[in-house]
Amino acid sequence: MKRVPHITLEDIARQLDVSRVTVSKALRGHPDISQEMTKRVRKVADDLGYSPNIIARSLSARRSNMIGLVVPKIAHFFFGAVIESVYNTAFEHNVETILTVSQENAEREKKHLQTLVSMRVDGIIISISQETHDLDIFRWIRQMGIPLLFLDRRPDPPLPGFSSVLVDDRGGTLRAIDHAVAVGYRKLAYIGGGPHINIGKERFAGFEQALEKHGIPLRKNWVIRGGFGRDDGYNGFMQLHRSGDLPEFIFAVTYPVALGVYEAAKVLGVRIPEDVDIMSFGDSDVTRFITPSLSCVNQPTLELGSKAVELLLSIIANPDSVADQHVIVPTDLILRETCVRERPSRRQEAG
Amino acid sequence: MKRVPHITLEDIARQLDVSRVTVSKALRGHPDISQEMTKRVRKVADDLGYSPNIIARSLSARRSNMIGLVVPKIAHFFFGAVIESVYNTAFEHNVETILTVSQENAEREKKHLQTLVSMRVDGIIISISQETHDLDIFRWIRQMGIPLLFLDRRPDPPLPGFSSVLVDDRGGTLRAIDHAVAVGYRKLAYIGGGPHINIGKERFAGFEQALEKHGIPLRKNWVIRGGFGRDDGYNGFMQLHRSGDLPEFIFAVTYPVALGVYEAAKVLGVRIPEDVDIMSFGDSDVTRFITPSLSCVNQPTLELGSKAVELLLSIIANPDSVADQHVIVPTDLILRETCVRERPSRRQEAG
DNA sequence: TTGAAAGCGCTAACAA
DNA sequence: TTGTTAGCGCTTTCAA
Repeated sequence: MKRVPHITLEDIARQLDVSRVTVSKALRGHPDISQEMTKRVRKVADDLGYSPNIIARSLSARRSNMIGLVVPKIAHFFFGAVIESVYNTAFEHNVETILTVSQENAEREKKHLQTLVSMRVDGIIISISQETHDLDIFRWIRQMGIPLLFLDRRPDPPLPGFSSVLVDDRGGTLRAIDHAVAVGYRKLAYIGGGPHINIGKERFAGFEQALEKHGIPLRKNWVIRGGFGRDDGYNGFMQLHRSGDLPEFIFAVTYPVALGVYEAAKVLGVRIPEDVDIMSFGDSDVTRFITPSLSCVNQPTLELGSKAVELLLSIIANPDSVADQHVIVPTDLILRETCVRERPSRRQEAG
Repeated sequence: MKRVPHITLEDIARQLDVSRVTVSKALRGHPDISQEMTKRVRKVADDLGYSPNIIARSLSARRSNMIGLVVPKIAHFFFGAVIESVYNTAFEHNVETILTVSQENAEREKKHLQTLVSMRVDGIIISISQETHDLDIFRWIRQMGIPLLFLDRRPDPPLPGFSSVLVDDRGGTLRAIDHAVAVGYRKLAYIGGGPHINIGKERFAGFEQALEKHGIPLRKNWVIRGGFGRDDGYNGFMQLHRSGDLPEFIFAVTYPVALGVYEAAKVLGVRIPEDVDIMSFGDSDVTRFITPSLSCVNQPTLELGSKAVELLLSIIANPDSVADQHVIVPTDLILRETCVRERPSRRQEAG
């Protein structure tokens, strides 16, 4: 493969006998340059197969037109959809998205953040890993003057100096439990991750609040605080089952947790929804196709991604806006074959 | 937010009263510099919170340590897994991956490729969109001297001058059909995308080859060539059903196509696997959880990603290697609740 | 073992 | 309307 040196502004300029600056301006449609000249420059650029070197442009302009995106996972319905939305929105604004994946690993997350800073992205959107505890890196980034905002997952308690775009975790859970109670359940369990991250804290808070509202006492052994993955659901249900005292209904903090519950239930011969009913926070394509299809709290991924990009770009454009902004996006309830009134067999027995 | 100018080599150099070059070398662990000095430089860099500007580095070094990745979709099990593997492998090699998503749109794909060239990535890995017909962009990229390789999906006929990492589409399909025949089926249908892309052509070729091998004539109205998505499966099955002549078994070119078939079957009251049995090319998490769980040809995503990155890096390191390389990764059969011997109810009737 | 000089390709400020 | 000058922050010779 012959290594043809790339065409540069210089090459185009020489061919037209003008200066690089003229070419640079013409190519960017700068009003300084005449229609006539602009057209000629564009023509030559095309003919030569010119491709602007955005590395050089970034260095010179001190602005990369790139934003960084850090997510914990990629092969996950929610994050897949959010990433897509971020990409699409950024694309519309002529901004490139640099995606990095932490794999729920705090060390790796930190490394990625350093890389993004090194790449001089104009801003960063992050959904932190389950394990992120050390927050110094965020302070360092703030000190570097790079806008960063949290999307969906952020440290709890929140870090001052950072905006965020969040899901209404508490309200969504509250509505789900309201529904479960309306269906007739009184023995409610919760399986989900810890409180050092907002989604763990808020979703559980919604659960607690709902119980209180309905005058249902919280049973400690029906609250399993693990992580947010399938294993956690599986193990959580096993633990619930071992205790010999199964609840009527389980709220799973994420859909992978719910899938883990399905798996464990199958292994144990416990029927869903007849023996134990279930809902989850978070939709996916699996939940639609599984039997019984899973009712859940749906997070508006499209809106999350676009809001995040737009907020970030506005902060980039105006870095001196004083106050942190916190956008909270509402959820909706998707009812499928679990947790529905219309299958009241056991409910009648239970009274 | 105060805009603190980033720390540069110059700042570190001044503080130590040495030159930028010394600092640059020390930071990169260049053997020119003494242990002692290296240590001192590193210390100051740390204290100052130095973050190397890789934009500047790339410009100067004429090498970005970035590779571009172009995929048609991201919220798709196969691509999600492949992306993850590419990222992980690149990460191990200290290479950053720039992901772009074409959304199965040829225009967008072209734009992304131009952007990647503009970013001066060291190489590109691409899985082309269903609609990619104009191949000039690839020739242009080759002319620019940027190594590009096709992963899983490539134009058919193949473009000379490009290496590829592919799945054994033909062999995998062949084995699947062998299995279906062994289970007892003779009335076999195929639903899948067109032949201008290798996965469409090769998988169908495997289907044809299998039929021929078993002396089963190919029935034109049992071959539906549409696209690769859920809609195509849905519509395909509807079409099959309308013809009033249902096959015993359907081979779906991808798992979304299979899901579409499930949906259509449900709508029509056709039972899977009792009335029509099915397998697909490509696994996913949905196929495991759906009822009945779907038997399929599994593509080794991990291996695909890592092989692709490694091959690309080797081409980058040695751009003058003459011959195109084509790695073909084998598949395996995953048997679940569809297309199994152990549910022979209808088979016995059918003789 | 260290440093001076030159340049990567581009843009912004200021002249002409 | 076009061009000149001066970098952006870094690396790569090559000389000291």
